[in-house]
Amino acid sequence: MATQKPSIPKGTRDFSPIEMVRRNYIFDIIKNVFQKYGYLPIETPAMENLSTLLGKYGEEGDRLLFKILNSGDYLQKIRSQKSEDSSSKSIALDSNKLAPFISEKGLRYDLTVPFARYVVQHRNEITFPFKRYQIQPVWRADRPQKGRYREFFQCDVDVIGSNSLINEVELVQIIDDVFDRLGIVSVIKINNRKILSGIAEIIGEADKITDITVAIDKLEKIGLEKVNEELNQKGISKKAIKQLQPIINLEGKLKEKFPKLLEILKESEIGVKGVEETMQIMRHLKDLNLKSKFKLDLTLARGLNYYTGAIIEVIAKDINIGSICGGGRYDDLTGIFGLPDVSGVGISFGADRIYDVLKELNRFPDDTKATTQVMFVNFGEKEEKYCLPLLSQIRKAGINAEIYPDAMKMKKQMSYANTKKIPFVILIGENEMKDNILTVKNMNTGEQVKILLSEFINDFIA
RNA sequence: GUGGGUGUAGCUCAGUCAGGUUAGAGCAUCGGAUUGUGGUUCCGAGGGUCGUGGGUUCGAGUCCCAUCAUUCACCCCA
Repeated sequence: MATQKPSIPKGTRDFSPIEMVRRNYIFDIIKNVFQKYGYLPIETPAMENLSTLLGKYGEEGDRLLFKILNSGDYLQKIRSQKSEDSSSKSIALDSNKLAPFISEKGLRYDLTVPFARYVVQHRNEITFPFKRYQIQPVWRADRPQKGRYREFFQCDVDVIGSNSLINEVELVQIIDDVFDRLGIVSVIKINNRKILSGIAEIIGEADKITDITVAIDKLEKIGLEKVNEELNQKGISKKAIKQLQPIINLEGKLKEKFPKLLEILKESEIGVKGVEETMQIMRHLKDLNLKSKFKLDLTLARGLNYYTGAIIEVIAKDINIGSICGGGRYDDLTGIFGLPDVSGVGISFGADRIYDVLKELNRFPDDTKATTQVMFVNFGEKEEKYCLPLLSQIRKAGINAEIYPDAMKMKKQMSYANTKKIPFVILIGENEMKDNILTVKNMNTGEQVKILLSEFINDFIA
């Protein structure tokens, strides 16, 4: 049989031990913070019914869904369609039309929509407000590039069944807490969909809100001129674009921004509401002495179209890798699954991008604790038998320890310990067995001592 | 979906512009110097359909075409 070159799909990655230790470091911090704020974990399946996923992420999102081919004879439905519908030929040739016939399941695109589905399905077991966190991979059929993968992990925290803005405040605290512990200096950008709706309303283009927000979202990246160009292209009137200018250029401190905004949006009920909400959130945040900077950013839009209130996005200062955390309030995500009037708010940490940031900043701590601390050299059968009980005692004392499984040459065993960065090697041969003593080699200093097992354990723990 | 870059040893790459014996280096691996001592040093070994297919040529890793993979950017997004 011809051998094949091993490979994995593009945009996916293997994680080797060093990487896993570091990834777990990130996950552990995030998990601890989540739990500290009273959130509990859930998990949902990697695949969902396509009907659960489709239409929740906008047109672009639908395109980026990984679809799973039906099992068995997946063309059967097309054939039976043929007998009653003469247009079946066109179905077979049109991917979009064909898809629903041959695929009913898809890989989840994010954790929020499956969560909404979960909440509706389990509504009778859940006490509201329901605070959950969820750390799992998601998949997007995107073209991979820097900081963008087709399989990546999201760490979601959401609270559903409460309208209080305290929740928004708490989520910002969580962001601050997590990035502080990870040693990442972050900037938290806050906006509100209601403000954006208000703006669209005021300039008389309420129905074009998506186009408007998508365009001004790019302000920082492509500049004002290009934004206006894109707005024009999307069919926004010249007059509206002109009206928009002072709004997206709004300068000054929060204290000055808010009155100006209120003045501009006073004719729009929803806009005013958005400003008031944001003011309230900001007022709370001011009292909390956060380490991160937070700011009102009217150009922040976020692509997902289920957001209805506050929207939040976090970027790492000095590292250009896109957002490392984002989220917002969604008032009616559960409505589509038959549970209306339940509002939720949540954020999602992008673990993979956080990893990339920490790596670039060289901010990972020494990870020696997670690996083996003591290794026994294996001299042969008799020595093995003698060492195994000692090994157990060391492990019982809470020390990570192992014995080299084969009686290989010393050189081989020592280099194994060396590459695994094991700090202590214990040698027990005939002499040591006779004297009931250990020879312990410190691999960092090269120093070697003879010592009793009990002494070694005591020294180690102290 | 659109545009650019790159494919040579397990990994990082040189060699490609100007075609010419047997395609190189570093790192990694394995063996030895050293039969109870790693990380340093020295010696040695294994490892290549030069992404794939076709073309030009006396001759192609090198030039041409196609194709695949990968990567960066756009769209969009964590």
